[in-house]
Amino acid sequence: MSPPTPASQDTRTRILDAAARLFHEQGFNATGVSTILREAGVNPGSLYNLYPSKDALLAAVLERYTELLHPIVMAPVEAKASDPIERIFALLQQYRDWFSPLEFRLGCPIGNLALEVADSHPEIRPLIQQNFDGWSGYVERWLREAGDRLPRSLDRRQLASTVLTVMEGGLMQARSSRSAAAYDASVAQLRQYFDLLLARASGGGKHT
Amino acid sequence: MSPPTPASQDTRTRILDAAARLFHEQGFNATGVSTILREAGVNPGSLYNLYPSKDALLAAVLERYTELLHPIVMAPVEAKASDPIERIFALLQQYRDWFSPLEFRLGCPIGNLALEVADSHPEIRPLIQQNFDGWSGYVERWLREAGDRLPRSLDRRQLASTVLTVMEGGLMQARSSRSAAAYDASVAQLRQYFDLLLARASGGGKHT
Amino acid sequence: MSPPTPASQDTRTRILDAAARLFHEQGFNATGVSTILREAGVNPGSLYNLYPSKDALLAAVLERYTELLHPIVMAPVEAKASDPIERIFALLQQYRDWFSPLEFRLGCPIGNLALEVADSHPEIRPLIQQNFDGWSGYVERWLREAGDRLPRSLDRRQLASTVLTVMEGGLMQARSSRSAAAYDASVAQLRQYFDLLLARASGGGKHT
Amino acid sequence: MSPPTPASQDTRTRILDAAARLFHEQGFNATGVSTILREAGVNPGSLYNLYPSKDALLAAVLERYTELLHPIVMAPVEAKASDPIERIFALLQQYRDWFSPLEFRLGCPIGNLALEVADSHPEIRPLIQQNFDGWSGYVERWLREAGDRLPRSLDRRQLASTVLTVMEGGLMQARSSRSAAAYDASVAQLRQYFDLLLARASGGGKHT
DNA sequence: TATGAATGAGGGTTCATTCAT
DNA sequence: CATGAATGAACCCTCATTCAT
Repeated sequence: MSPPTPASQDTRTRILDAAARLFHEQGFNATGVSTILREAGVNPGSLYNLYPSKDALLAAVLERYTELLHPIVMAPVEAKASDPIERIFALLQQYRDWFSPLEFRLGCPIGNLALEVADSHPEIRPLIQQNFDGWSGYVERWLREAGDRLPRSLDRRQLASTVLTVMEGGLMQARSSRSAAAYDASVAQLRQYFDLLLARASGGGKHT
Repeated sequence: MSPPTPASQDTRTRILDAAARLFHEQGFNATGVSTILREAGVNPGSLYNLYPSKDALLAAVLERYTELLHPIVMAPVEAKASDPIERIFALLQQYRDWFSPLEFRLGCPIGNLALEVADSHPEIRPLIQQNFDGWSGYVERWLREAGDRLPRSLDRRQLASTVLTVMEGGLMQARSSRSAAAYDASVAQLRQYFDLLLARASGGGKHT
Repeated sequence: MSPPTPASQDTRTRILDAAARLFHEQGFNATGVSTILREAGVNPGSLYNLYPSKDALLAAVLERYTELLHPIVMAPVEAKASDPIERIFALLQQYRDWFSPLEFRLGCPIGNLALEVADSHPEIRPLIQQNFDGWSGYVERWLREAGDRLPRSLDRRQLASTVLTVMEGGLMQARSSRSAAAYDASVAQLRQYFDLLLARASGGGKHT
Repeated sequence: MSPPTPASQDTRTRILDAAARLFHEQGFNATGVSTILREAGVNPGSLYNLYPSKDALLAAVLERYTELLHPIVMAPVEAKASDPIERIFALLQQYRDWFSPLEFRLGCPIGNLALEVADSHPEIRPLIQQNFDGWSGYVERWLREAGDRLPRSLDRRQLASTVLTVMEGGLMQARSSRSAAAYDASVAQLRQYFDLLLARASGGGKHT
């Protein structure tokens, strides 16, 4: 029996890797198909056999990001920290560790695409949303795991979304300044917010 | 009375208006110079008389955003709310009011460009930074005006940067979902943070 | 029987033919790429698949001239005259025969390019030099074949270069006057010089 | 009485100087009008007041070269050498002295234009011809002054034209090789020709 | 007369994609 | 399935020239 992954598997992977990398580094519009082909070592015909258009390739890249969300992004965080709230800050720290060596020249690959193509590519929007939902879904689950350590009245989903906001908004400013300062600032404020929430939940929890 | 504007003022304005609008609507790379020319009703030579390149035009657009920051963005907010902390939320509300009618199809014009060109256009980065600094500068000033209502130990500058983070990160998610929910969520969490900060400052202000 | 030429051979040839003809007729700078495309019946993309730039196309044209030097220029001369010295004048006559029907509207395609682009295109200069060297190389070989008919002390290489000088300088003046007179004049003087050289070699050939 | 040279005289001179220099350095087609304007420090309107077109400016440049032929080219030669035949080689030496320091990057300004525009600009051709005629006219006069030192049967006009041929053809090859060798070669052969002619005239002058 | 913005055709080149081999 | 030449619209920009001020 022949393996379920024919020769085109490699081609497909090389294309996806090259496209993901280039879209991340240069953006979608600034990346020419010919560049992807060159970097992937593939011919136009091959690419268009697998993906009917540059847009379809973008969709595949975003689906791949969804698949990689756990193994690449979340698993390391869960391995590093067991406390659910610490996982949140471990996640934010992980992005800092990824991009700080590059002086924040790159941003979040999903966030970049969100701003660049969400408008012009209606079919792509749901895939971006899927990534964002997956990401904040992990955070929301951790928040729920924190249980009573956080105020009962706290909207976990709102807060999870805010954690994503902090990551994306912080990274955007970090890229503009080529410095960690703004990212660190937003994370620090988020930490302070958590501290206040934790204090309020554990303390008398008087008013509210 | 003849106008004090030289002959090229109109052309310059028409170009800047069209370019700003199109860069906002479509992004920088997705906007062809020919589209700008058509919408501005201008010939290629005229544009290149005034701006030596598309990149220079982008720079001019960003400088214009800096000039418009106060009259368009901040003045209405300062007129609407006098309380410095309320001004922050009036500012965030103003963005909601602007983009909600468009179902959040557009994002922050500066933020979009930050993610699209910060990397590829080194000469543009400072101009984006200038806009971000100006924006959070207003917020920081308001926070200082709040004086003792906020904890003395609070880093006003960090928090100001976080307000920008909330706006940009919230708007990014709003665009992806074409809904206000994520934006509102982040703003609501920020409000809760402020409430806790205000309570802590007014309360005994015990530790730190 | 399928032809041994790959699919692009025809296109390549059509482009080269059109480019060579137009560069000859109009000069390099005065020839638009679009004109080449139209005359070759080819699309821009096709051209730029084969040649990365207009300059690269110019290089290819000059390499083609090098290849054609023998079959087009020298072989007919060698067929027409067997005496080495007569070959030189047959060569000069051949240029007269080529350009006289056009009233000397065109000049030497290499010479034209030499003066137009030698300065601005450093990578092209060697290719022009290669053509000149090839051309005068044939003449030099003929002069060597003439053996003792020419003075031993005569620098064959210098004289070969001078034959090229006569052709180029004569053609330049012929173009300016639209008449063969100046070309014929230079060739006639060259003939007289040869006559004197031949006489001197056969005669006493004493001094020098 | 106001002087006969109004303010535009300077403008006119600055334009002509800049145009002549740039046409010489870059060629006619490769020189943009805007470059001439910049280098001359002049506005488009001013230039087009004085010269109705780029072509007209070229014509003016060539007329200026005609005017300058004696003061710049021939007078120094006549001052340096009094023997008519030596004047010819002094003239050829002068070109060597001019262009050798530039490594023969530039060629004869007239010759360059002859090959570039003789074909496309019918109204320019006579002006080039005028320059060539003037140039070889001086040489022809010198040859006549040489009187009996040269064979009576020698066609002075033909030989004068050949001297120009040597200069132009030699300079063309010098530019291509960026070396004086080919120029020197042609001049050396011309010298040898003259030596033979002189010997023949002084000798018995028997046959022919 | 001087100024420099305006004109608009055309410059060389790249794009995403198709298709014959 | 792979190949890479072919397609042609669109890219950003420069050209020589005009004209309102």
